[in-house]
Amino acid sequence: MLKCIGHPIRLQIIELLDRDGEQNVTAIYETLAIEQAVASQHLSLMRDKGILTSRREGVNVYYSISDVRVTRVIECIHDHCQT
Amino acid sequence: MLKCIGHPIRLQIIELLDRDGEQNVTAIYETLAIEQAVASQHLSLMRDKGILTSRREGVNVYYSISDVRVTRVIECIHDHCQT
DNA sequence: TTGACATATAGATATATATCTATACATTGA
DNA sequence: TCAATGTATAGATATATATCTATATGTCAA
Repeated sequence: MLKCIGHPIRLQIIELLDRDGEQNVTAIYETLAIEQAVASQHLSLMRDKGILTSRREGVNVYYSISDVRVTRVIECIHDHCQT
Repeated sequence: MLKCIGHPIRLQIIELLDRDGEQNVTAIYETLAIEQAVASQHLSLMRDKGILTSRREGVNVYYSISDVRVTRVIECIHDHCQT
């Protein structure tokens, strides 16, 4: 879990999902200005680890945080660890 | 910072230092049953990142956590993220 | 000043992880 | 059924990170 958070792109994805709630893949890779394939790979990696869940709605796949621990750690970082 | 925590050996080192306070290199590598060189490398890496500080006392070098954020994240994990 | 002990580092190699390009797959609407 | 759109994956390559072995460095006491 901490390994997931420890990667800059994955952290950005997690923060985005934590802040704005579930997002589809296009929204994620456009917001973060990364390649579609890169986004997709990190997303499925995190889904495989149980960090995220996905839900398909038609042609879109929406990802969201499924591991409460992640949310808590992120919130903790926001609360106590701002430079 | 999160990248440091995201490595199993480094996490163990941090937890050890958080729990038992400053330790010298020998204590660390013996407690964790790892090679001296491995311990030394991770320790100096974390010192370079500002996560740890070291203090030499004669022949021994004692390491401790210098970044409060690390302590806070670890405590947060202990408080909220136990399986 | 030499030997014993503690720690650090160099250099080689191994392993893991990330990224890129291209293409495949899935879904929907015309 | 086909084209358009969104998403996933394969395979090759690049890059980063970790580990190992050996050796260097630092400190002290005899």
